[in-house]
Amino acid sequence: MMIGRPLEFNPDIVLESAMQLFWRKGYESSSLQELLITMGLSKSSFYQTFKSKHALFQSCIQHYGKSLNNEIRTQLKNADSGKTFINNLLNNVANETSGPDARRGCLLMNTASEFAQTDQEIAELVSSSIDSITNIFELAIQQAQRQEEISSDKNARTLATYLVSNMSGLKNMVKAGADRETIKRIASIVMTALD
Amino acid sequence: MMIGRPLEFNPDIVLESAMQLFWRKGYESSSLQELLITMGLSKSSFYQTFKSKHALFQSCIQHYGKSLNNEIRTQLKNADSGKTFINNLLNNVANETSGPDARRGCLLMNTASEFAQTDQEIAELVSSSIDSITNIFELAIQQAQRQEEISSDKNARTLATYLVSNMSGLKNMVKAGADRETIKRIASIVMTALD
DNA sequence: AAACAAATGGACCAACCAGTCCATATTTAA
DNA sequence: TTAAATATGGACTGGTTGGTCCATTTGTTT
Repeated sequence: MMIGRPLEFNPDIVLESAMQLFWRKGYESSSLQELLITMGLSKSSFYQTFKSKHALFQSCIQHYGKSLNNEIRTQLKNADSGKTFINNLLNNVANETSGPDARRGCLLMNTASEFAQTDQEIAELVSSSIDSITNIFELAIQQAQRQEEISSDKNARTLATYLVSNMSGLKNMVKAGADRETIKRIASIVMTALD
Repeated sequence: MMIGRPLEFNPDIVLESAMQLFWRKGYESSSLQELLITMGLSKSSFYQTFKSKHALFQSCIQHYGKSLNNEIRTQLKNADSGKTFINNLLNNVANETSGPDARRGCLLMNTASEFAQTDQEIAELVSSSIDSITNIFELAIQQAQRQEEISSDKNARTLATYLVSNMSGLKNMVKAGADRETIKRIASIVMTALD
């Protein structure tokens, strides 16, 4: 058994809420003060548990990567076919044009855009997370090729990176102010490259 | 003639250098101190001429939009065909993976990503600039359709926004660490959607 | 009861932030 | 010479930044 007073908060839950803030506002614009409020921690408890703002951010990136990975894997598992999985993923970006969580983009790509290039550790976390997402896309495409929805002549890995690039592009278009219909129209063009 | 001591600096040139800094580091991360150094101005002269950091940024966005517009228009004019123009534009992103100006992305999209959604004035500048870039892409596609490089069945405006989305996506991939070859492979897939 | 671990709040830090003000000097045209 | 416009540097503001330190309290297990 553990000795001493137990933690009053769930580290995973407060990490999740910190991640939400970083996702909405980016790293620099999320001040320590805001983090403490959204996490519901005193400054003392914060530093005791998470060491620093930068270390917390790294944990958030990893947490985001794992969550996204699980979510997408589940969606692929539940999809009727590889192609409908991809189609749904692209078209769901259209739903991010409104609502409380609108125009947040993807935390990984946001981070790459904000300062990944200037921080080696962050860059590695980001690119390895993106890599594992690409792997799932590759699996989906291979599945679609087995189902003869996509020609087996095409390189699955290349198509997968093409999809990652387009997910990033679509989410950036949303951030730039594109509406639902525009996103859906682009998504349908994206799909034609898979024929 | 003008009365009084003339300006010792060229406003366009110092605006250009400020733009370069914002392009590399974003708005928040570019401190006033850094701006003054790169622009070669004293704090007093700066505020007399540019009013505020925020006003300067707006000017930079407009300057960037105009420059990009001119550059792309010239490229389209000098291109052999609409399709080679588009192909070159996509493939040139591969050159941004190395060199002194590597991984800067596009200032308009960077701004959209950083805080366009939280600033109405900036949001309008960004989206109107993107819109005029989309117009050029549309012209290129219409030209390609006249040259029978692209089927006239396809909607030129939709293809144009598809290309904007992909330019954004490719540049984001570069920021995330993608190499030359990956970018070129994606670009070739992007082109297949135009067939 | 003793030992241990966590919670808390406040004092404090140096550095930086954008921005204002001012007095003075310099350059130009009238 | 005078008036107008710019240049300059420094003093200064109030606020924020991430981060440290500490003394005290609270809760849990042995």
